[in-house]
Amino acid sequence: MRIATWNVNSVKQRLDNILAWLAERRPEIVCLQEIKCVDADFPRDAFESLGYNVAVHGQKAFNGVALLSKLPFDEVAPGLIGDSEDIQARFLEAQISLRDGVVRVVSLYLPNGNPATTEKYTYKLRWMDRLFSFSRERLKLEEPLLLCGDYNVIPMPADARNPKAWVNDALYLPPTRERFRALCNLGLIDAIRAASGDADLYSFWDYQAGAWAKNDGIRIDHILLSPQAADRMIDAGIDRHVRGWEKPSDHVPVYVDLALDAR
DNA sequence: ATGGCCAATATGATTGGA
Repeated sequence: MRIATWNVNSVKQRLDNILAWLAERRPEIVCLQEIKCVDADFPRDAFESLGYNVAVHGQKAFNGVALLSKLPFDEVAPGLIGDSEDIQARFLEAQISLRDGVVRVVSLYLPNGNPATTEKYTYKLRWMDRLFSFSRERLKLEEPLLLCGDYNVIPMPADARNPKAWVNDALYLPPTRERFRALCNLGLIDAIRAASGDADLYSFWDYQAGAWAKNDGIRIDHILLSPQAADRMIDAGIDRHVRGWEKPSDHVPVYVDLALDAR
């Protein structure tokens, strides 16, 4: 079973690219971020006609996450625990039944947090603390769990072509990386790092300054696996070639293949 | 010179992204 995540930077602008990539990779489950539309404007029909079930947690203009699944959803729940005042659409959780048990998948869009001297950064850090609490609870279920999305976190120097350029950035500051490590230390496994020791494993290249041409990338889109999922991992990878397509997102898809049987 | 872009919005300038 292939499960993927992709920050598409507007689902409407990216529909042709998304359909081309789905035909190429044929994932069973897809987590989308930055759909940048309300639920009613999501191009649901385009995905349903390919056999996907669709779940959307959108909002006007910014943010917005979604899930596509060839298997039906048992349950879908928008929103991250821990702040009932938070109205930003950044989190969507689903449970899906398999032949033997379930798989639980989250599509998440962690706040950017820049500039780091503002309340945007404190919101990011609080959001990470909430994600930690959520994960600690869900791990108690001892199920295959995948936390997939745009984390806006560069975990290590090796995850940036030019780490020195990011030292004052909300994606890389010590409190950000400390929280990402704390999350992993609950027992979650970074699928890409578990699958490959290659250098240059990036998932984002800025539109500006010729970043793609210079391979000036960062790895900020992650799939974290519970032990029950990691034990079933076959492979994981990053579809960097998609960044070279016409009218690309600034992020590319990240995927994992798990030995989990459909019903 | 440390910049160069892209998407959405009661839109032609501003905001947000990373």
